[in-house]
Amino acid sequence: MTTQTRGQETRIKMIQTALDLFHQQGVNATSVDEILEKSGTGKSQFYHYFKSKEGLVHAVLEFFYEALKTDRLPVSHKIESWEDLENFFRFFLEHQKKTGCSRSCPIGTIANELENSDELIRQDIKLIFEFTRKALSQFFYGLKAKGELKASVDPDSLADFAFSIVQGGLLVSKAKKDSEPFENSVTHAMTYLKSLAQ
Amino acid sequence: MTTQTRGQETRIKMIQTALDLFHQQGVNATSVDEILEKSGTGKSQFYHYFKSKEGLVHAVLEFFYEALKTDRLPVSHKIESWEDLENFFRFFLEHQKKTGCSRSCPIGTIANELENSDELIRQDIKLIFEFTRKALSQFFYGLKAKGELKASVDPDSLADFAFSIVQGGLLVSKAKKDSEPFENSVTHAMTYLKSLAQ
Amino acid sequence: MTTQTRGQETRIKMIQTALDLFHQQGVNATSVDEILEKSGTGKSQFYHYFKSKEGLVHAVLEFFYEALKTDRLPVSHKIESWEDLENFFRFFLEHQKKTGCSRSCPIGTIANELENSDELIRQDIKLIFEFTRKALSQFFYGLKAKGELKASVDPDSLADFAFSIVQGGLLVSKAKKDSEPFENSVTHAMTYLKSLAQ
Amino acid sequence: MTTQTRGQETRIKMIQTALDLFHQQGVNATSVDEILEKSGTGKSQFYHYFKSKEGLVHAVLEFFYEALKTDRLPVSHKIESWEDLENFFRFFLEHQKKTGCSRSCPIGTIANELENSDELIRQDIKLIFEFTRKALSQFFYGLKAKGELKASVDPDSLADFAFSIVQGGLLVSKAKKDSEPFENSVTHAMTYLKSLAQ
DNA sequence: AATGAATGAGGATTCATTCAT
DNA sequence: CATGAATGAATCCTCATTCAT
Repeated sequence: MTTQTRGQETRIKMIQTALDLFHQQGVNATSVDEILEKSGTGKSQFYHYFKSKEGLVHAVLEFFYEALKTDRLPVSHKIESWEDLENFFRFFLEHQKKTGCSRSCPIGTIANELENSDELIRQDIKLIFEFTRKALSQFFYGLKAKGELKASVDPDSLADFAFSIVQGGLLVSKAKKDSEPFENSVTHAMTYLKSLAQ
Repeated sequence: MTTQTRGQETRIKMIQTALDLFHQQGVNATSVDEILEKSGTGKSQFYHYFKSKEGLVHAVLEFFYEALKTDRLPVSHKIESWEDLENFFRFFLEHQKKTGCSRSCPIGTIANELENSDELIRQDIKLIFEFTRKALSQFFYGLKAKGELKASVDPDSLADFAFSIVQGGLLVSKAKKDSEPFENSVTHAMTYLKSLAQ
Repeated sequence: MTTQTRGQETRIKMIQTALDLFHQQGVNATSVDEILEKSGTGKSQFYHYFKSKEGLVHAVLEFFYEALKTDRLPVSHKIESWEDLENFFRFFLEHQKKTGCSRSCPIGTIANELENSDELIRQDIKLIFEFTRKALSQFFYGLKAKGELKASVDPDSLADFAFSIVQGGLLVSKAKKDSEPFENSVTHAMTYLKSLAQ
Repeated sequence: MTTQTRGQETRIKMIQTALDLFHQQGVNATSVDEILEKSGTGKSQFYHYFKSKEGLVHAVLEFFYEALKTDRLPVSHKIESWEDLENFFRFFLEHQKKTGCSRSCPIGTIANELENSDELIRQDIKLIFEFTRKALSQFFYGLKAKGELKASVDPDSLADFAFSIVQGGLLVSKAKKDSEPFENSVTHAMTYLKSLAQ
């Protein structure tokens, strides 16, 4: 194995460790030292690969975005049928149930800590949020094209609606450590969306 | 003015300052020193009134809950008509527009930083979330009692749905610095809810 | 009850609480706040009765000295027979056994923290140490007067010897949480002292 | 010089500075900042080398133990003759005279501040105390083997006795700023011990 | 590319003490 | 005699980052 490859592995390990810790406890509550320790990397490896902590956050989001685009995330963003949509919602719901509602959306968590000034990070987050929103809107556009959606509704706005339900549901279920509110939200959202079919 | 009154004023000033800073940048990103400086209080007054930073977070949530219960918050939680419900949603939406989507829900922000172990804080947050949920569910229960809601729907689950939309909408609008997704979500939510009336 | 009496009671409660805490954890490790809390007295009562923390240490030692002089301490300093001497040693030994060797001499503990500059406190400690030393030396002087002690030995130096054994034994038993070294020391000391009788 | 070597030097400098300050004024009265300042090391080097202040105390005791085991302490623990024993006692006595009785035993000082809960530190102290006790008891065992000690006496208990005299003598001489009580104690102790020879 | 020592500002918290009522 | 608010220096400790090898 080449030196460079080994280097990349170190880098990726740090990113994955950071992503997990950020998801768990947020960016501010996670110190560089903690990431280093959990990833088993030495102190200054960090500043070899990232120019700062913010640089790492950027790299983490970039890494996540890449995984999202190449469909390497546990939840499929290929939504082509009502069943796919249902599965999309249910994935998050089941995940919360399995993990005892201990976390919310990894990206939403980072977004929450966003300060008004972090434009760079915001762009990364927007990219990710947009990707998911697009995955949803494309499904509704598709329906519309096939004449299976009421003519009056805007596919993009439906995607916003669905995405808000996911983000809100994840946050509330984490806060309450109870998946029921999320489940109820998803159920109503699906009922509504299906009511727009024709 | 008595000593005690002055003390309480100092305490409340610290709480309000903290609430604002927590809302703006989160709990972890807000240092005790910053709160002290902005509230114009001396260094160790803090530990005279609160036993720790976590104690302050608790006091802040308690303060918020008290304001909520006594209807001293800018958004009315007396929801007795469809118009009230619309206003409830619109309040958050308008607020985001006015403030350039620079923040999300103050309580949601704190909830997002919650670690699995912060049981005390979680209880405070649950109390607040439950209060709002109840304000919503009571409206739906009222409708049902009057026979103005489809018999099959559960008022509590509708409250969960509405609440998720608000939390999700606030978070997404902050992340994107764009109120449109929130607006779309609210519009669809209202459309759905009204469709359940009879 | 007069106001003054009540005041004195408050003062004494603080002193006794302080003595116990100093004994347990030393002067430096005991904060004024801790004393106040455990004695149930308000914040500024303290500075009403004592001009500073050092002033309290002084008062504590004074209080202890008074108790010592008036024979109100659990260990009798009236040493008039070999049996009394044995009992004197055994008292400390039994005390260590009963309390699991959790502390050493209360005054020795304070003496240990003494800095070179604390002349005031040192005088208080010397007074107490001298009192005990005198109680011991008087016994030996008495023996000598009765012709029951070898003529060559100096009663004062015997008192120093006996006192060192107590202080050393208490310290070592606390450090090791084991009373055996103390017991052995006492046994040898008694054997030696008795060997000087005639 | 390698980075690691430099690091070790810094670490040892901190330990030695701390040992001296602890000896002088105790652990609680010595702040981390003071150690840093006197050892000329930067603020956070401390936590690079020790995980906490307690960690430093542990390191100091470990360092002392190592010096003790390798005979790098000013007082020889090789006790093979009555003269060696006399010198052992006299070393401490002379030291007190030279230094104006300004301190007591460095380890005893730390032991005195020990709280019931500091099990880790207690273990370190026990190791050191045991080492010295063993140095003493081995001399008495040796005598016994050569038939130069009364058959009835237990060498271990003699070591306890001798060690108590040292600890007690050091503490009392510091408290009184007077070496005489210590001298008297040592003289009697030696007289007693020699009386057991045959 | 990698190591770990060094930096120094800033974190939360506690301290002894004083002031106003 | 009593209350508790106020002070600010000092405590231990963690942080993100840089430097020397």
